[in-house]
Amino acid sequence: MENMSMVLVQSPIFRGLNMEEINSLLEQVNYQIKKYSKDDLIAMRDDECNALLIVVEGSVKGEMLDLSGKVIKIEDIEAPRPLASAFIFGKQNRYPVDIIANGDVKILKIAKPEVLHMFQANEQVLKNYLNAISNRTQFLTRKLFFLSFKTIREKIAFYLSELHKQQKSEQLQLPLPQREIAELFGVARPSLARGFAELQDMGMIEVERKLVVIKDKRALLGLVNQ
Amino acid sequence: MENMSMVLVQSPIFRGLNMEEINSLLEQVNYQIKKYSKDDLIAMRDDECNALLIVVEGSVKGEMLDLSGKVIKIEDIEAPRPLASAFIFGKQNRYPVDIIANGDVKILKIAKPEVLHMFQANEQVLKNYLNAISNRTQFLTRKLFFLSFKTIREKIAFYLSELHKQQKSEQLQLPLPQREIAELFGVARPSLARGFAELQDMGMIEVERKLVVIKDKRALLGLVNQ
DNA sequence: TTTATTTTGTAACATATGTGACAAGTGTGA
DNA sequence: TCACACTTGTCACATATGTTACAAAATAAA
Repeated sequence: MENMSMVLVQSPIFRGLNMEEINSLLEQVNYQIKKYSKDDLIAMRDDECNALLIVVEGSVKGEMLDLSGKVIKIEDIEAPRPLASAFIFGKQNRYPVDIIANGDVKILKIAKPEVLHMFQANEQVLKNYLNAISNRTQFLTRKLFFLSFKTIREKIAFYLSELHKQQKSEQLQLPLPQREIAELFGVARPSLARGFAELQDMGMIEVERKLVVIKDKRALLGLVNQ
Repeated sequence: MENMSMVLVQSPIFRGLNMEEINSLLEQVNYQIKKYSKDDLIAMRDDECNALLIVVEGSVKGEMLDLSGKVIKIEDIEAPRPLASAFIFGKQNRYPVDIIANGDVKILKIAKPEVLHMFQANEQVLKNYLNAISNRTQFLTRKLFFLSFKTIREKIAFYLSELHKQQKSEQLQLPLPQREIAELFGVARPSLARGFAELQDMGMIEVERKLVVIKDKRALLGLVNQ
């Protein structure tokens, strides 16, 4: 038990609370601890989702969305993260995906009315939850924005412009190998390489392995903004 | 003033409250009413977003996401809907888009700490907000799910399977002309027609203008589930 | 009915991307 | 040092989709 609040301190939902506060909160609400073994089905796609689930031990996998929008891909959710937080509320509160245990897993389950009670009892928990779900929305919005770029060249231009903001230099260091960037983009690796080569031919960038130099920032950004 | 609570009764955020309750809530918090004229810029992309904005009169436009993932398209937000609710909280609370007045507009502005105060004061408002933001997430998740279908045939298969759920028949009536479906999918209209023709050649469906008959449901759903 | 407009089917062709393969370059550990 | 694995650049070819165009069918308007 004390063990659990130790884990929950790390959870996005309970961030900023100390162990005492967490314990006192948990005393006020009804909750369950559920145990699963490897490959157990924790929740099925289209199951109703009436409770907040937080992985307190082990990890689970569910299909989630990667940057390329491939939904089939699996995302691991490890302790102490919450599951599908956006789907407790909302009209159609059903899981969008299957959730499966990666190994031995313990899950903290708090029913929806109890969650609301927690929100009223502790503003920090409410704030944390709002942050979590808002971040998710922003994440999805960004994914969709990214997917709105139709061609590989546009995707590269956007990606480089983001790197440019971060690294504040015309000389960009690619943080990932092409293979992973291609996966991120949801395109084939040789196609990505071709895209880089084309942008180079157009005089917008110069590429040398992981080093990319922006030669014509205006033209590059032009690709992104339309 | 009483006028405003009359409008707000209709707002997703204040749904389920009567005018008295709304007025009493508004007395407890600080808020502002801001007025704008046609084409005024209400919020700029990347502006910080520290307040809940609710359109109480008129309508505004902002770029939002359509089913095809095209972000450039404009969505109108009319009274009494809230603006960019997901972006008040979250790490990077900046507007994802420009927001522009369509005409004379009045906007109710409640600062973030005041919003939290409202949530604590009235559980219904909190529930409403959670619902609104959760619905948004689900909307985006569905969009992304749709975009995860790479080929036009897969998109059609998914679209038809949704229609099949709704219409509960093997004989489907397309509710939109091809042109609009193509726009929805983000593909060219002749390409969509070709997609239908290919599915017909494969023996999965039979198409006759707006009437689509499912001939091989198993195969059709097979396209969707992988 | 006649006329105009929209919708649909289809074609030829251009372009973008995927696929599979291979070689050269780079880094790592034995 | 060598051997191995990984990364990158590049190619030829297949496939998917966009573009443009046109005609037939359906629908709406006169």
